[in-house]
Amino acid sequence: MRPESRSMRDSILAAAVQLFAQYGYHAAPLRDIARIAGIQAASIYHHYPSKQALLVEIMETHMQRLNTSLEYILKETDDPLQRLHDAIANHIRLHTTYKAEFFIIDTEMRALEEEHRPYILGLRDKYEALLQELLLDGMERDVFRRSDVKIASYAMIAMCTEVATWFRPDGRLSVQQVITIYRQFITEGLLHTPEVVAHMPDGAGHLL
Amino acid sequence: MRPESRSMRDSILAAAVQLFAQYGYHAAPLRDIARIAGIQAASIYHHYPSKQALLVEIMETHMQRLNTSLEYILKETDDPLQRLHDAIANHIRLHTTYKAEFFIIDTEMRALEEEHRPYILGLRDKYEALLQELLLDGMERDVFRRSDVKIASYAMIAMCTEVATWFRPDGRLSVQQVITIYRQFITEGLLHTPEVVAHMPDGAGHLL
DNA sequence: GTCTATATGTTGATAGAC
DNA sequence: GTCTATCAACATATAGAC
Repeated sequence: MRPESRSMRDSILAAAVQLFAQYGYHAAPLRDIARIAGIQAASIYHHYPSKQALLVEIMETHMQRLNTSLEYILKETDDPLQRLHDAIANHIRLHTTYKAEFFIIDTEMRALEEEHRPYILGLRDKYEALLQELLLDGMERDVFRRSDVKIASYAMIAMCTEVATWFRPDGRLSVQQVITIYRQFITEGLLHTPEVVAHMPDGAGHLL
Repeated sequence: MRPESRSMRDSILAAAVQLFAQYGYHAAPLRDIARIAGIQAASIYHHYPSKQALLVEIMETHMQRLNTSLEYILKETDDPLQRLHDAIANHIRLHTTYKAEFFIIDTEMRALEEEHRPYILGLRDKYEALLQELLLDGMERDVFRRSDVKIASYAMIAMCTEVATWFRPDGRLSVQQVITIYRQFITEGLLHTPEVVAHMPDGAGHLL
């Protein structure tokens, strides 16, 4: 593919990302996507067969990016806590770097036509399975508390994904600060750790 | 308002809830909403001034329901941990009871026209402020670990809200079980708490 | 590769009879 | 309060010139 056509293909996709994230898939007219890309609406069909194809490509690319990176972490690292730390950092880094793309994945699943939904849902299920593998391994090796693996994975994914909704690069916290705060929340929770409380005159009764 | 008209008004709203949740606001045609309610599309305009009015009423009603219930908890309870437990249970109970309505609130904010968005966003901000008040009070009284209050509230809301996405009344877990699991995850995190492990002969992980 | 022109269908909303 | 009939606008997608 020649450079010029590749560049226009990317411009169209970038415009779609912007408008799908801003207004939603159905509320984003092809004409507006074309206008931002600098061409006429009809010209989009030289690069993509349909509006739906834009949505599928956005979701596919970034779900695969997420899966590939988590697979790499599981392959390269053995220690459960290190794996968890890396997985949290990886999830939040990708969701802040590709904020709009992951916001679309998070909110426009319903806009997928029946033909493509199973494939994209499969990629999402794959990510959940990888994270559940990480959590289960950590529980079996007594690093993590034994609890419901599915719920734990849902909770982690939900809280780390939502960062894409509110994070601003010029905001109060850096990506690294957000990662550090989420890591502590996920591993230790909101309460003081028991030994700290237990060493106090009273208050141990609040533990369980 | 007479019973018959009130009933049709409710039927229309119920149909809108179903289709907005299933297909999204923009992808749900008024004609389909009317068909489910058992009337013609034009007849909807006797009960509601616009499609947008349906969305606003759904969001307003349930955000107020959420706020009122959390305000009641803060008024009636003083102990920070009890307040947190009650807030988690309340959030999850409402999000499973009014699953479709809260799913709409969570995914269709972008579909609000400029005229109504500030009001609904204000209700959402109010809920966040109430939860942050609960968390800050608990930190100042040394029941909760001192951490970033805003992030903690975002994380809690995100994970408890997403229950509305996957929960099934006939699924593996009851609402009460889900509440119990989320409470432990939020208060204690994923890691073993050293103290508990130390005091138990073996298998502290078998607590549940 | 991009354009203009247009096909084809659907949408939210209105008018006015009953 | 509900209907039928219809409007005006907008959507995605296609045809064919350049």
